[in-house]
Amino acid sequence: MQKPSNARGTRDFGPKEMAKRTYVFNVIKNHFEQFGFQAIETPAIENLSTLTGKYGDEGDQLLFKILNSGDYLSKLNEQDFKEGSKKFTYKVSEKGLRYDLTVPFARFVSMNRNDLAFPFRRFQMQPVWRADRPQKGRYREFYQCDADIVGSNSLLNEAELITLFQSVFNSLRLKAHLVINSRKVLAGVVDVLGMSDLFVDFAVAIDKLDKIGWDAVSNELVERGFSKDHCVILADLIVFEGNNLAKIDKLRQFFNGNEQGEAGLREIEQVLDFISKNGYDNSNIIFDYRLARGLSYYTGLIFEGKAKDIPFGSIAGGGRYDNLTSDFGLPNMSGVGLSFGIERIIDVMEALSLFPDIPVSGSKVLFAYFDQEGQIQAFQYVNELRRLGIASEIYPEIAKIKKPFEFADKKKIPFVAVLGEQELAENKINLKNMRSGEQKLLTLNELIQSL
RNA sequence: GCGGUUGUAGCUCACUCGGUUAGAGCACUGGUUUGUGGUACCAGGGGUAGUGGGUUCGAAUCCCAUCAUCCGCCCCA
Repeated sequence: MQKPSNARGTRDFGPKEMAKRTYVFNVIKNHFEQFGFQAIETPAIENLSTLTGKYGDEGDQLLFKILNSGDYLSKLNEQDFKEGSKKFTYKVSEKGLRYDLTVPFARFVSMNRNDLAFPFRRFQMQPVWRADRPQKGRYREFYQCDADIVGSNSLLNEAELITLFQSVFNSLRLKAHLVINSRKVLAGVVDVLGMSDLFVDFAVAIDKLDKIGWDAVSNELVERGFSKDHCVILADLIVFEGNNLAKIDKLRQFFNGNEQGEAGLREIEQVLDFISKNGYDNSNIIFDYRLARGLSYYTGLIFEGKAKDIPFGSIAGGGRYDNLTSDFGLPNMSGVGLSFGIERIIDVMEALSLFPDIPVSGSKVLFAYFDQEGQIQAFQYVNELRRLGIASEIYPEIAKIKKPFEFADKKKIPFVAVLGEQELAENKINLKNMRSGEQKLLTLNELIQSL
């Protein structure tokens, strides 16, 4: 016998956890649908060629690869072996588990381009897998919930996703704010400094601002090729605090006509303008030109949602990408997406006790009896109730009456219906309210009424 | 990939300096109660101390390795 355990970084979800997870999933799903997004699913397994090269070298390392079936060594020779595990891997593995939902979606759009109505709004809630080292809030198998709108450049889509963010977190009663920025603003900043070549380095470093502070970030910038003078100029921007409009003004002066930067600011302004009419309190939408975001495929607006009352990393993220599908032979397909970090949302809601009371068992009543006669009668009754839409179950064994009571108590089933000699003789049912302890002798019809 | 933490019953944990039969709470099983759960009382089952090696008369305890875990870094959402 072996000691049972989960594979590293994976979790089981018991009925209690599932009740909470399903609750959050359903809320998000309802909002997706309300906004006109359509569900799709894609396979867990993709061709490795679809996945590799999309997430950078680091990402390729974190892909779970599936060993080819059959005698996967038969076509290999010693030379292949000597080339090292990196190349060797791709000779014995042609499939892998998806790493996110965006790349499979891009493949999907490219393959179905002629059948989809553009602009296409899709949502997808499925697990993804990463061979990462697990830590707090970080798993090897976890769900992503993505909503994307592709085939439209309109900034109204950005405004729609921000509104979606508002409505989802309103429903969950989770206080969150959404930080927005534009890649073009960031590009404008490095452009003004004359350092456009180091855009990616700039983004990677500035992204850590929250975590490690400006001093450490400026050190990193210098390490990555920026001068101390650059940092002095940047420091002026970094320390500036103000509302959205003040920040836009500040940057406008800084850009002094720089084209990219200006374009970014106009995007921000227009989106803020749109959402001011969406009927939500938008004081939690914050323009922050210090927001970067790791993913390299974003080209326009970027978002990042965070919980207000608790530091927990980001609970939503997304942005505009201009070339989603060009890797799959469909150029110029622009889209914008928002991903809800559902695992973290659940963790945050748990930590803040935001879950409403969710019944673990759906059953309203459990039938109990003493002998075979009662068992048969109970089986009849329970199915009658089910036909009427009353979720109910029957204790399957003839046992001490204590057993079904303990069972109902454990499962928090609110009523137990007892069928004993007396009840059967009178054609009645003894219904016990497990919470109050109250017990009544009822006919089947009376029982149905009282449930 | 790097650094650290922890690993004892199903779960949460205790066991003084290395010393006899490794304990507790919760959970589980049975009973007090053969027509009643959630409270109480009584009794009971359950352990290769992660795994492998070493030191020692003697190891849960010390050392080494290995696996797992959690935390941090890199990275990522």
